Parts: sequence; structure tokens; C-alpha cells
Amino acid sequence: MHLLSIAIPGASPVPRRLRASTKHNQFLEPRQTLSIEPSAELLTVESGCLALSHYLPDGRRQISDIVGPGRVFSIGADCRAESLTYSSVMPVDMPSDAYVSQGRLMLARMQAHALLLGRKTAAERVATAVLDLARQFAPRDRPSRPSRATFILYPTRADLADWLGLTIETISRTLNAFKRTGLIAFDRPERITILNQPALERAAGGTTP
Amino acid sequence: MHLLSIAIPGASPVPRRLRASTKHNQFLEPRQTLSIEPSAELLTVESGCLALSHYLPDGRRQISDIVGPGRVFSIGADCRAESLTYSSVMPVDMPSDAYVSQGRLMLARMQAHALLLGRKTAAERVATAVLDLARQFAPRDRPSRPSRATFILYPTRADLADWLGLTIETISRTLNAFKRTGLIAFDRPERITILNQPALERAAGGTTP
DNA sequence: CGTTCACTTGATTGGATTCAATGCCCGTGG
DNA sequence: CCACGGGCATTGAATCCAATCAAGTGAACG
Repeated sequence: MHLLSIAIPGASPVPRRLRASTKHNQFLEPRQTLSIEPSAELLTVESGCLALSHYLPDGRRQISDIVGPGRVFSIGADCRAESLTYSSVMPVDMPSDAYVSQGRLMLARMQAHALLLGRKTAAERVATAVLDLARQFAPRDRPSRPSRATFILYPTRADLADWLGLTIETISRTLNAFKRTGLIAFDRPERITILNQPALERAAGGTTP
Repeated sequence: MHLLSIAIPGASPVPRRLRASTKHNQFLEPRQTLSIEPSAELLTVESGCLALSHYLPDGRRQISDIVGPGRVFSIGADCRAESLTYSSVMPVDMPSDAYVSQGRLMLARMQAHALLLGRKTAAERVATAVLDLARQFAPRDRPSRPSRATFILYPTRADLADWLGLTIETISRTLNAFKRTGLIAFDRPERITILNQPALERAAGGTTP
């Protein structure tokens, strides 16, 4: 992980699993798994990036969502939340209408993702993912959508593969194909710049997240 | 559709689209699309079977869930509900805790389905689907799970394909393979009997819905 | 009685996986 | 300082699972 060179004194060799604190903020370093007792039902991401994942008995993994700042999520029985970078999460008590609307958002995202997993080609999946991650992680100076955004791609190729139902190699090939075609640019694997958003959206199969 | 031979006088050539009635029950014949104004946010299936589906601009379809009696669902922006047989749905006003738990159920189902779509093989998907549909549509004389259940498979091969992210042919081949192996039986394509549930569950990849 | 629609089955193709090798960055320790 | 090893990414070649293409069957229906 060379995304951030923040020095955290003596933080490297700690247990990789964490219990939800009784009350407030929760700070995570990269690749920590959040295991929560149902005390805190709803959590919000203050900063950083989490992956919500599910496993088959034999180890196959499916990431159901990548969650960025401002997003609300909850983790239940067979759902794990893992930080993809230094992150901070916080329990939230919501007014019930906000609760409902957040639930709707989660559902809508999951349905869109099912459409992606069930019916989109590899290129369409990767394009969709890049646009989604740009929306979540590109700095938005203006309320408008960033048309030439650079952002940090927190998920690794392996994470993307497990999110999009593909393999590491296919992710790499597709991203580099997009680079060759001039849709995106990157020198380091995790700093992505969108060069041609309309074309990317077309490549995504016509559904903007 | 030869699932039921109920005669509905002069019902065949009617408009295929229906508005939600102001108040109570809503009766649907096979292959009717339910389009709802947000008046009735939450609906429950009294009888029959519905498919919730999403489309890409070019017509590719993904069914996100197959909903049977007792289930609660809602349809939003780009989500369509289509009856797969004679069905009856009803708006529900829920106490907020029930609302929350139903939302959780939907989310959990969608996450399990994402795992299926992203990481399971064709055989695992079909096995999972058969078990899920048996749970929803097999008559449950006892509170226990039916270990030798016969049930009506309301979705066609095409519906199953669009639900499981496969093609009609793969669905057909896989079901017939299960039949040859003695996991299930069927003479008519839509009357399925589970002969060996443990083996089916193993074939499903180890996650029981 | 011909048409249609859903399903089945076989032959072939193809997109993504798998297998395999290499490069790169970085932290570690001799 | 530099050799070493591990993790992640890239790239090429071979393989395979499911898609596509192509008939053929059978039940329902006008």
C-alpha cells in the first residue's frame, strides 16, 4: 500500500480485526476488517473507503459494494466490511425518513449491480465501476459532475475483480485497453484520470450510476 | 402459458399494462406489468408470482428477484414488476420495524444474488434458484423445510436465464442434467420435484437461502 | 391443420479464465 | 548499499465454460 505515506507510529503489526467501539468514531487502517455487534446498526463513512463483501464456503469472494465518504451502510450476518485505505466510520442515528431513503439507495445500487453482474460485458463492468468510483472519490469542487476527474482508485485489481465478477487479469487488461483508447489515463495503477467521460459512459452500457 | 387452465371470460386481449388502483387489491393475469405511481410505496404478494426486472437501453434484462406469496416489495424508478402467473398484490402500511426488517430481507437477498451472479457457476446458480423457488412456492404443510417438494416453477426458462445471468439453453441443459443425475424430476417443464435436497444444496455451492 | 411459442439438444464459437512469466515497487536484513 | 522476497500489476498463450448458432420436438391455439 503506497497510496498514502502517513506515518502511524507503531501501527503496522496490530490485530487485523476490530470491534466496534461503544460510542463514537472508529479509525481503521488499510485492510482492517470491521466486525460489528448489532449495537450500531447503521454506520457512515466519514473518510476513506470500505468494501462490503460476502464469501462462499470455499473462499470465493463477492464484494457487493464499495463505500465512500458520506455513504451509509450496515453489516449483517454474513457480510464483512473491510477498509481499503485509512478510513473513519461513525455510528449514525437517523431520522426514520432518512433511514428509509438510505435503504432505498442501497437497494437501488444493489439492483444496478445485479444488472451489471448478470448482463454486462467485462468492458461495460469496468467502465461502470470507474464512473461510480469517480463519483464517489473524485474531489467535487463544483456541484457538477467532474468531466475530467482524477481520483484515487482505492480498490486493488483483486478488489475490483471480486466486485465486478471478473478476474484480476481481465480487470488489468480492460483498464489498459481503456488507457490505450484514450478513455482514461494512469501512470501509477491507483491514480486514475478520466479523459473522455462521454465515451466511458457509452462504454458503460448506457446506465449512469 | 398452460400453468393454470382457469377460464377468465374475455380477459386475454387486454392492455398489458396496469395502473395501481387507488385502494385495495390488485389482480393480475400472467405477463402483466405493474406500473405504480409512488402512491403505494410498499406492496405485498397475496398469491401468485412476480418478477422484478431492470433493463439496459439495448433491451438486455436482469431480473433482480422472483417474489412469491407473503413477500413484500417495492418498485422504484427503473424497476418493473411483471406477473408470471395469475397473481394478486396489495398495498401495505407497515409498522416501521416491520418495514425495516423487510428492507433488510430485500437487501440480504440482493447481496446473496450478487454473490450468485458474480461468483457461482451455471450449475450452482440453477441449483440455488431451484431451492429458493421451492422455499417460496412449495406447499409447506409443516413448518419444516420440504425435503421432497413438488412445486410450480412459475418463471419460464427465459425468466430463469434473466434472473441467473445465463441463457435459455444453459438453463435447459442444467435442469436436464439435474434430472439425469436424479437431483430433481419433471415431466412437464414447470412442475419440478426435488428428489435429493442435500445433493442439490451441495450443488448450490453451500449457501442456503 | 398450420402456426406459434416454449423447450430441448447438438455443433461450434468466443469471451473470459486459467496458467505462466515478467516487471515494478518497497520494505527488510545481511 | 545492495541482494532478496513478497505483493501487486501487466502481458502472452492456452484452455474452457457458457454463449451462440442451428435444428428439431411437442403442446396449445386460432
